[in-house]
Amino acid sequence: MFQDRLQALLVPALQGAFKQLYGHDLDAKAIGFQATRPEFEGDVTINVFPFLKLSGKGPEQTAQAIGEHVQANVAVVERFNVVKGFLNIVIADSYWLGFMAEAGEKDILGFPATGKKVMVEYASPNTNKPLHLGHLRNIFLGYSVSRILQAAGHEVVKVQVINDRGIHICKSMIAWQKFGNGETPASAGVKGDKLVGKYYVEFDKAYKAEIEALVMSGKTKEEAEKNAPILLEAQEMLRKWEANDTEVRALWERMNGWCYAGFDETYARAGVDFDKNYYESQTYVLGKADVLDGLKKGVFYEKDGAVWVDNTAEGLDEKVLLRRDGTSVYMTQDIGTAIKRFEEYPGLSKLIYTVGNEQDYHFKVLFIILRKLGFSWADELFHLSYGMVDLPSGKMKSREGTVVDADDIIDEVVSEARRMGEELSKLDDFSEVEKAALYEMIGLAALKYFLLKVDPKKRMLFDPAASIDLQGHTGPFIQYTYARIKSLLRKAGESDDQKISQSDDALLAGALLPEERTVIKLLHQFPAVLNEAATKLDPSSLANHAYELVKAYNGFYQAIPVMKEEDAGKRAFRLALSAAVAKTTKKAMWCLGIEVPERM
RNA sequence: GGCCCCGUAGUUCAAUUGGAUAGAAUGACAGAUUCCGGUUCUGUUGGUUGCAGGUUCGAAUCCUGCCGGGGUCACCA
Repeated sequence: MFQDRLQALLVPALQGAFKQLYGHDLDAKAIGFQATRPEFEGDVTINVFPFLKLSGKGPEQTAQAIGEHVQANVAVVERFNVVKGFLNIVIADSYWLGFMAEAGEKDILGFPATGKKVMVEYASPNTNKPLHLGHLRNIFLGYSVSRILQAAGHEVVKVQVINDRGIHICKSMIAWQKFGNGETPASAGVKGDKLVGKYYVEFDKAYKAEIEALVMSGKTKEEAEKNAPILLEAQEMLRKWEANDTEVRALWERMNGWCYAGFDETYARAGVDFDKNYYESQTYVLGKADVLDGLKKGVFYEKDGAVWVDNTAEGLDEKVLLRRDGTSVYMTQDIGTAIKRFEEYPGLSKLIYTVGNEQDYHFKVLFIILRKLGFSWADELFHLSYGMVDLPSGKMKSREGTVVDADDIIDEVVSEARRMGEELSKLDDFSEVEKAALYEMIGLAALKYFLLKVDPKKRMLFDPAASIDLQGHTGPFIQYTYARIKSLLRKAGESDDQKISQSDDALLAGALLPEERTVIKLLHQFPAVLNEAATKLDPSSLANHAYELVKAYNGFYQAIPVMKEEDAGKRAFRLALSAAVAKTTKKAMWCLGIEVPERM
């Protein structure tokens, strides 16, 4: 359990108090801290209900006794009140000021290196279709989790698996051969992935037309679907590919190359990258030996000439791992790829798969199999499962042309950011290039924040209109607050490394204002929030905290003068507070893969 | 049908993992600027947490059963 610096102070004190009062040891984990609700006085609240069995007293009595004890013995405990079983503790200003002083002196946002290496897999596209909105959720989520783990002190290896082989690629290839007339991305003036995707659609059209013709000529639908000439050609092409046919391989490499160039463009624009790519054309041969090894060890069994695993004891089913003809299935290569990764990266302590929740079952089975094969790291595998992105019109379906293209949606949010920006026109001294970069930053912030603020596990609704909002609970709102603070600091002529010193008499003389306290408490919470995000592999809590912080800051900013404050000590303190909010906000947004502008 | 996930203000999402009177945003309406950035702030409005039981000091959260939505159940990937 993560303890922030205040809890680290209070836990031993509470344990000591309990021991003295009731003669029992209190388990640190049983002490539930929560931020005091705004309607009560206090900063932290301790729920004493879990202690009642040990104290043998009623809730109020127990809370009162503990409260009195800690107030008398712990310096930072100023006073307390008891409401039912809730002990609300008021922490002294000196503690919060001390925290701010520490924040000015050292990097409280940085976590010490853990020495652990974590691999995060995300993106994982097919090379026959361009990226769409669902990929964007995947990409932003995977990238953000990588950043969060990095911020938490881990070494992170970002990888993607590219599904570059199989019948679907051959469909695009056949269609291009038949209808392409030698068209290239350059000649057509489109991104490579779009061109390849276009021929995948062309294939489908031609295929359907052929089926219809066959049905007209008296074939059953089923026969027609199996025997349409263009499908047979694609299957033949796959066989040639597997036989290493030079011509087919050359075409395959050429068209995949187009696709990669297109993906890279989108990745660069989305601000994500990878340390290593895995290609299924290489990994699909993996795993076979491992399965045969498992068969020898009796982990798997043979039936009808195929190799099976029996997971009925785990409440799952039986599953084929090698076909009767000895060839692999999807599961086989995933087994092999996982093993290969741990070989390639010695000391890897965790492997995270960012893959949609429609594959929950697949990963459950995969992890069980690897455990059965006896790999010590099998317990460190994690399926970062996320829900589908729905549209207001319903589910995205490629067949019905309702998929939202990744590049299109990015274009849309960026041009909306431009429209809003020009309307306000505060950037007259910006060059066109600077403006373009800024609108790109704002548009992407809107999109990323929109997709990341929701609990990844949950299916979510993508409302295009709401995703380009710049107000309310959005990325641009956070960016705006950041830019505003930076403007304030520029005017004050101070760096963002504002420092305050605890010994500053002027500070300690005056009590903290409630708005200041609220902001400080949120800053104080940040390391715990980051830690939680890293543990749960969930950026949404961090996204929400960043919003709460800037919202609280805006409240402070509105109500309390900073530059206008005449007392130099107070002014310095408020500038330092502002600087700390900027720094923390920037870090939080960095963890989400979102940039913040100095001006906007 | 078996298994898995989800049902929370009109809408989109939260809820410190079993804690106090379930909170934000958005929408609508009403306000605030001798001010450091009004892309701001304050307020009003809005809930039988799908339904019914159960567990206990306490349930949106855990258990059971219904209802509704989605996913998944190939010798496909």
